[in-house]
Amino acid sequence: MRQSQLFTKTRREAPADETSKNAQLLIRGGYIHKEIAGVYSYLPLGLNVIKKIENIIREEMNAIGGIEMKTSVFQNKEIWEKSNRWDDNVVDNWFKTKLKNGGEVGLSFTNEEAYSNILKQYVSSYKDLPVYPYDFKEIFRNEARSKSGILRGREFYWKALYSFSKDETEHLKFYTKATEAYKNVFNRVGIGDKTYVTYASGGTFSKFSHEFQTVCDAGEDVIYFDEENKQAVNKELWDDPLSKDLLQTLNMDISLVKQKKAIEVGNIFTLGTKFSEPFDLKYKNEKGEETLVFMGSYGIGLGRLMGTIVELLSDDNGIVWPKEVSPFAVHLVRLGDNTETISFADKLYADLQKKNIEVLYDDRDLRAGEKFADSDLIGIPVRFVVSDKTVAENKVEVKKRTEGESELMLAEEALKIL
RNA sequence: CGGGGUGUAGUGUAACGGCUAACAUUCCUGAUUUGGGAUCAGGCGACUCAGGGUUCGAAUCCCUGCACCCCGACCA
Repeated sequence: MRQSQLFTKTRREAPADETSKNAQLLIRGGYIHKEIAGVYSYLPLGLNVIKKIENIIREEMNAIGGIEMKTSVFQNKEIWEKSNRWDDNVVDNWFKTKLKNGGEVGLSFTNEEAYSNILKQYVSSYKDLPVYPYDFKEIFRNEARSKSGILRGREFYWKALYSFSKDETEHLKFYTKATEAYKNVFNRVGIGDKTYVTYASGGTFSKFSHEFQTVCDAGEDVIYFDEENKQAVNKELWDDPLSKDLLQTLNMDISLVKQKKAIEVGNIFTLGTKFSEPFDLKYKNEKGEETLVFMGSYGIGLGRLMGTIVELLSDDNGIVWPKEVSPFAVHLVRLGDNTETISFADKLYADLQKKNIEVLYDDRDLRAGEKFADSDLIGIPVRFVVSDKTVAENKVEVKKRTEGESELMLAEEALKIL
């Protein structure tokens, strides 16, 4: 897109009411707009990043058998009463509202009930299982204290997948696959090296749940981790005297263990029959016996993930997006406004579009310094500069966001870099 | 929800209880510039979060509310 048509502008200074690095950089770059505490709108650039992340997650979920759908935001009170999670004394961060006829509805804060209830309509035989539906969705939680920019909001966008398996064995097979898929996601968005599969407290049906914790000072969790063996344990679990025996089964090398703050970018959980029981979600096995479905849940917060990437990958000049989540593949920056330069840049812009390469074209008549500062702040990984100087040699200047040096090359060569 | 802090042009800041609320930036006009947020000249833009009180006089002091930030609790 042409930058002259992008209505957002960069700012020199971050608003005084944002102290987190992610919010400061994202607001300065024109990625997000704060509505109220913990609630942000995603501007064109920000939406591009969310879409990139969404697609990576979608690909990885589909690869392990996930089926995308969309559950409603408004939730039926009766459904939630079945699992005893409607009562404000049980769940205190519901957003609830009233219908004209006086009935009450809630705004989803999670999805187990909706999925269990829907699947009950369709699952009746062992032939119907396993099944792995998921959705991307806005989630609402009336947090007592939202914080850290987009890391912990009252409204946020997440992916939630639920696994419905015949039994624990089948469940565990998928659970392992999901763990690998999650690792792929975090590797692809560029934070894999700092993200640990972390043991956390489980529930009735398993000793542990697993969190994907990314080591980062902005995090609100503390993990104990063994860098060598890529193992980690959440502090809550580590400190719990009841779990001492369990921890010994993990064969972590205590001498290598470090303690650091971390951001929970994803988690996976064995639910067992916790929800299939209240919803009477059963199937007939080969012998015709009624059997409870065995469930698991798998979540990733997309906004939080985007914020984590910014926290980790930025420098004094701005954001440094990894290739896979950058709002554009290349930032084409035109310097100067003489006719030859403009037509050279316009042609390059058209060529890039023809090749389906996503390009942000800075066609504004501004001074070089301002354009470079904007470009660094926005953080697209590759920059093409076209100016009178480069056009005289019929070349393009190519610079990576992570590198200080640039290189002059022919347009065809430059395209190959992307 | 407990504790602490802060609310002043779009943004960042200043202003002793006292003159027309100042400066920078953004934006608009013009000139000179044109490879790392240029320079000069001019201009627009604020009933100082809301409501009440003290005072001859309040952005400034007091009370109430609201909003935002931070620490803690919570995070099924």
